Amino acid sequence: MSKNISEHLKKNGIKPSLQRTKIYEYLIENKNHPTVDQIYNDLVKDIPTLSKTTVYNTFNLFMEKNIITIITIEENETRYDADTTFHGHFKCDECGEVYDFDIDDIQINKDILKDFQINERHLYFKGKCKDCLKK
Amino acid sequence: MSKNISEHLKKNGIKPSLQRTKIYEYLIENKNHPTVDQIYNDLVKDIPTLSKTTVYNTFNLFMEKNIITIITIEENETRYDADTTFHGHFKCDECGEVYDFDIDDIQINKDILKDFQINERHLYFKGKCKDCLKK
DNA sequence: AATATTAATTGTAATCATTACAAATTTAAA
DNA sequence: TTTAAATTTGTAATGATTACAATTAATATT
Ligand SMILES: [Mn+2]
Ligand SMILES: [Mn+2]
Ligand SMILES: [Zn+2]
Ligand SMILES: [Zn+2]
Repeated sequence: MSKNISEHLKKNGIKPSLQRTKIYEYLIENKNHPTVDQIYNDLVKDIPTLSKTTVYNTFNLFMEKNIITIITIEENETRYDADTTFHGHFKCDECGEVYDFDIDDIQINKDILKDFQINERHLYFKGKCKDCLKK
Repeated sequence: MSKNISEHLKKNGIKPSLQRTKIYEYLIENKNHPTVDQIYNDLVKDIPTLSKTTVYNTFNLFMEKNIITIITIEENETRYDADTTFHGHFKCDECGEVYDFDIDDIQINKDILKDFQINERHLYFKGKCKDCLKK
């Protein structure tokens, strides 16, 4: 498991240090789109010397190397996702959970973006999740 | 023109002060999705006493009353839009311009969001605009 | 292996957008 | 006009992110 992660980092030009490996592993295993604080607070239990700066540095490096994507649903909270395939996010206003969903197709008016080069696409919804609606 | 704006604010339960009217008018006339700084710097020419806090307060009020939407494409820059109909945004990495585009249809896997209540939908693209590609 | 070089991590301070808050001003009510 | 309520303003506080220099770890050279 950890072997795969090292290999994947190497393949993308990232030297797999302990911190980088653990951070990436966390993203792969917990598909909950964590914030820097969440991941720091969880990983510092494993790596007591961990610095929040390292988490920021590592995310910025992962972004440069395009192995993660950034999720900016709320103005004040940045989340990260190891799933770089195109998919949508639903954030529940009540519990704060961020769910993934599959996108089959998006049809837009091509006239406006004719001759534009599209590099990234992001789709997200907000509302109340099933569990929170039950209450 | 300004009459329409006052009426529209009143209709949505907002007392149309000078500041609020000018800010909303700006959003209507300049469809460039301004940041707080942009709008403050432009409007302070007209209203020399204007405070940036007022711009923040006003946007928050407009948000509560649902007459504007917030655009969070970049982590560090919040933009605002007086067009509350569902439409997409394209941000050019090069010049920073934010373009609108029409969305005809979005097809998603309904299984996952079954029984979820969707209140907001946001779609944005990033890349290079036609003008910047020419260079 | 020991030493020198380079890269990664860490802690602290700086930055910047946004909010909190209280004082000043404006508007509406009595 | 006097009083009360709402709005605006300026300044201070907050919080997330970055800058930067020092420390530690990894790699290369002798
Ligand atoms: Mn995701
Ligand atoms: Mn728009
Ligand atoms: Zn929920
Ligand atoms: Zn451009």
